[in-house]
Amino acid sequence: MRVTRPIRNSVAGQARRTQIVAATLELIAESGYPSATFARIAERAGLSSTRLISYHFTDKSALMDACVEHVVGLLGAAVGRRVRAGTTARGRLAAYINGVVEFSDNHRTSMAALLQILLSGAWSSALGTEPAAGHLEAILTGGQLNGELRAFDVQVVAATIQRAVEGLPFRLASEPGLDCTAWGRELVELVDRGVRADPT
Amino acid sequence: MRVTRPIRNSVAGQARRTQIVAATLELIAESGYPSATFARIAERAGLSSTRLISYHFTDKSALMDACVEHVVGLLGAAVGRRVRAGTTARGRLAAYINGVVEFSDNHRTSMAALLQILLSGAWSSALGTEPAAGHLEAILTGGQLNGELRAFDVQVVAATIQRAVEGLPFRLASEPGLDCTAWGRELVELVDRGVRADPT
Amino acid sequence: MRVTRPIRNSVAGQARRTQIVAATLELIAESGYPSATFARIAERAGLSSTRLISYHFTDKSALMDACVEHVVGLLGAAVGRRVRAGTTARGRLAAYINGVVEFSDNHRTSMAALLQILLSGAWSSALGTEPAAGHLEAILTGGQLNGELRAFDVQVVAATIQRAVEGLPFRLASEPGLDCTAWGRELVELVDRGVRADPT
Amino acid sequence: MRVTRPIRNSVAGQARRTQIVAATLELIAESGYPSATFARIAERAGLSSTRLISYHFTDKSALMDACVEHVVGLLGAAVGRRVRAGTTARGRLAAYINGVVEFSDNHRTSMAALLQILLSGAWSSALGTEPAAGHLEAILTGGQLNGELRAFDVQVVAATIQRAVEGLPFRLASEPGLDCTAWGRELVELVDRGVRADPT
DNA sequence: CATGAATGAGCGTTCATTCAT
DNA sequence: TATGAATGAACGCTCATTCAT
Repeated sequence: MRVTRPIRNSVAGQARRTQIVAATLELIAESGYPSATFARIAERAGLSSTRLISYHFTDKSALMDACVEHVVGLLGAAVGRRVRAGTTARGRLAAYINGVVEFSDNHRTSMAALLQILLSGAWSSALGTEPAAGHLEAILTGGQLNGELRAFDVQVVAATIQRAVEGLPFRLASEPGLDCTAWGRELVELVDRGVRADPT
Repeated sequence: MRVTRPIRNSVAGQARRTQIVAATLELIAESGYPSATFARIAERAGLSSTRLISYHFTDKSALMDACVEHVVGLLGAAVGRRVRAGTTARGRLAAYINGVVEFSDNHRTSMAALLQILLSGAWSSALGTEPAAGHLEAILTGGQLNGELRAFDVQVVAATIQRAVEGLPFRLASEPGLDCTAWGRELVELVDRGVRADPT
Repeated sequence: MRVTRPIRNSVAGQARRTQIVAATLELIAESGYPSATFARIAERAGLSSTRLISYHFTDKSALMDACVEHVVGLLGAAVGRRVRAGTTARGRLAAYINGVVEFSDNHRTSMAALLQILLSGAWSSALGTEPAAGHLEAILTGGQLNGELRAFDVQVVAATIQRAVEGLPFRLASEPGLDCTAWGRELVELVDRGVRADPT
Repeated sequence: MRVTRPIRNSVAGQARRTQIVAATLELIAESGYPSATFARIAERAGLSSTRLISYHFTDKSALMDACVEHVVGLLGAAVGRRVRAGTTARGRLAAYINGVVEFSDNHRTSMAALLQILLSGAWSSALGTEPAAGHLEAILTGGQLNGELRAFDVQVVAATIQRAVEGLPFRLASEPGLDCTAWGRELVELVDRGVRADPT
C-alpha cells in the first residue's frame, strides 16, 4: 500500500486512473452523479473491489477532481485553439460558441458528466476552473473596446452565453438526434445580433 | 380504521404538509438537494420523527413533487399575470423575462430550491412542468407570425432564454447583492436585439 | 425513525438501551474495547441489525458514555454509601478501598469493561468522571487536618491508591480465583501504614 | 533468490527496523495505540509504502514486540543497574521505584508508548516480559527473609508498587511539568512505611 | 392524525496483508 | 533490499421506508 501521494508518472498507475475516470464519467453521464458510488464505479470498470479506487485516489472528491481536470483539459484545448484562430471579437465569440457546441456533440458522455459534477459541488474548486467565464468576458470586453460590440454589462452577457452553451449537453441527453451544427449556427446568430454594435 | 391514502383535504393535514414543504425548500436552498434527507427535514421542521413525513407524503418523490408544485404555482401565477398584460410579442417576451427575474429576486429560497430539485431529477415529471418552455415558445411563434420577430429556430431561442433566467437564482446564491432589476434590463435588451425583426 | 434526542422516559426504549449497554459491557470485558464493534454488539445482543444501535444511540461515543454512566453510577452509589458511614479518615479510606475492591469482585464484567473504556478514550469526558479521585483527595486532606494522617503529597498518594484499586479488575481477568477480601485487607494495611501519622 | 524470512543481522535492515520502531513509539505516545496503523507509521517514518514495514516485520504484533523489546531493554538495564547497587532490601526497593520514575521522566515518549502497547494486548507475550514484577517480588521476599520488611502478601504489594510506577507516564502525558523527583521521593516514603518491619 | 421502534441495504473509508517484480 | 499494485473484510454511520399501535 502506497502512503505518499499517488505517483503521477507511473505508467500502470496512470492507466488505471484513466480507466477509473472513464468509468466514472460514463456512469455519471448515464445515471447521474448520485449513482456514481465507488461500488458502481468499480463494477463498471471491472475492478475487483472498491479498494482499488481509494488506492488510486485519496478521496471521492479527488476522483471527481481528476474527472473535471480530464474533461476541462480536453475542452479547453479544443475551444482555445479555435478561439485563438479568430481575428475579430465577433469571430472569436462565434468560435467559442461553436467550439463548445461541437465539443459537446463529439464528447457527449464527458460533457454530460462534467456538468453534473460541477453542479454537484463534489470537487475541490482548487482547480483552474471557470477559466471559460474569464475567457468569455475577455472576448466581450475586447470587442467593446475596439467598437465591434455595443455597450452592455459584460457579466450578464457572459453568464447568458455560458449557460446557453452549457445547456446543450442536457438537451442532447434527452434528444440525442439533435442537429448540433444547426443549434450552434442559431445560437451564434442570436448572440451576435444581441451584442454587435449598431451600424453607424 | 382507514387504510387508504391520507385525506389531502383536512385542515390540519394541509398545514402540516405546507410546513414540511417549507422546511424542505429552505433546507435545499441552503445546503443543496442531497442534504435534504428525511432526518434533516424533520429536524428543521421541528418534527419528532421522520415518520410524520412518510405519513403525509407517499414517497420522497411525492414530497419533491409537492415542493415543485408549490413554487411552480406561485411562479406561474406571477409571471402569467404579467405576460398576459403584454400587448405585443416583444412586450410579452420582456414581461416573461422580467417576471421570472423579479420573482427570483423576491422568492430566492423557493427558486433556488426549485431549480435544484428539477436538476436532481427526484420528481415525477408527471407534473405540468415545463409549461414555461411551452409558454415561451408560444410567445416567440406568435411574434414570428405577426412579423415582430425575425425567423429563427424557436426551440433554440426558447431554450436559451429559459436557461438565462434560470441561471439567476444560482448567481444570487453566490452574489446576494446583485442588482436584479439591472440584470433583467440587460437580459431583455440582449434578447430583444437577438430576436426582433430587422427594420424594413 | 426518531430524529430528536432519544427519549429517556420510554419504557421499551429504556429496556433496549439497557440491553445494548449490557451486551457492550460483556463484550468489552471479554474481548477488549477494540472488539466492541457495532456488528459484534448487535450479534451478542441478538439484534437484527446494527441499525438498532445507531437508532438508540447518537454515536459510538454516546453508547460508551451510557456504559460509563451505568457502571460509574452503580460504583459511586456502592462506595459512597460505605465511605459516608466511616467516622474517621482512616476508616473512610479503608471503606473506600474495600468498597471498590468488593464492587470489583461482585461486578467483574462491568468493572473490567469500564476500565477499558476509560483507557480507550472513546467517551465524552463531559460525564461526571473522576469524582473518585476527588473524593479520595478529600478524605486524605481531611485526615491530615485532623491529625490522623501524616504530611505527604495528597496527589501522589491519591493517585497511587486509585491505581492500586483500579488494578484489581485486570488482575481478576487473568486470575479469577483471587481472594478479593484478602487482597483488600492487605491493601488497606499497606496504605494505612503508609499514610497514618506517627504515634506520639 | 531468498524466500525465507528476512535476515535480521544486516546493517541496513537493522537501521530500517530501528527507524520504524522509533516512528511507531512516537506515534503511539502522541496519539495512542489505535492510531498506530501501518499507513501512519510509514508516513511518519518517511517511507513511501507500508510495504516496507511488512517487509521488515512479519506481522503487526512482531513490530509491537520489537517496540516492547526495545524499551524494556533500556528500562531493564537502567533499573537493574541501580537495583543491584542497593545493599539492603529497603534500599533496593527505593532504587527500583526511583529508577523507574527517573527513566519515565527521561524517556517519556518510549515509556508512554510502551505502556499503551502492553495495555493493548497487541504483542506476543512470548517476550521475557513481566520480569519487572518478578524482580520486585524477589526484592520484597528477600526483605521479609532478612527481617527488614514486615509480613505481607508479596503479590499484593508488588502489584501495587508496579501499578504506582507505571502510572507516572500517563500522568506526565497530561501534566508535563510534574516534578518527578518529588513524586519518586513521596512514593518511596509511602511504600517504605507500608512495608518496613515495625521497630522492635 | 400521530409516533416510537425497527429495518436492511448501502455509503465512503481504512485495515493489515499479499502479489509480483 | 525495496516497491507499486492489489485485495477483501470490516469499520461507523446514514438512507428512505415499514411495522405496530
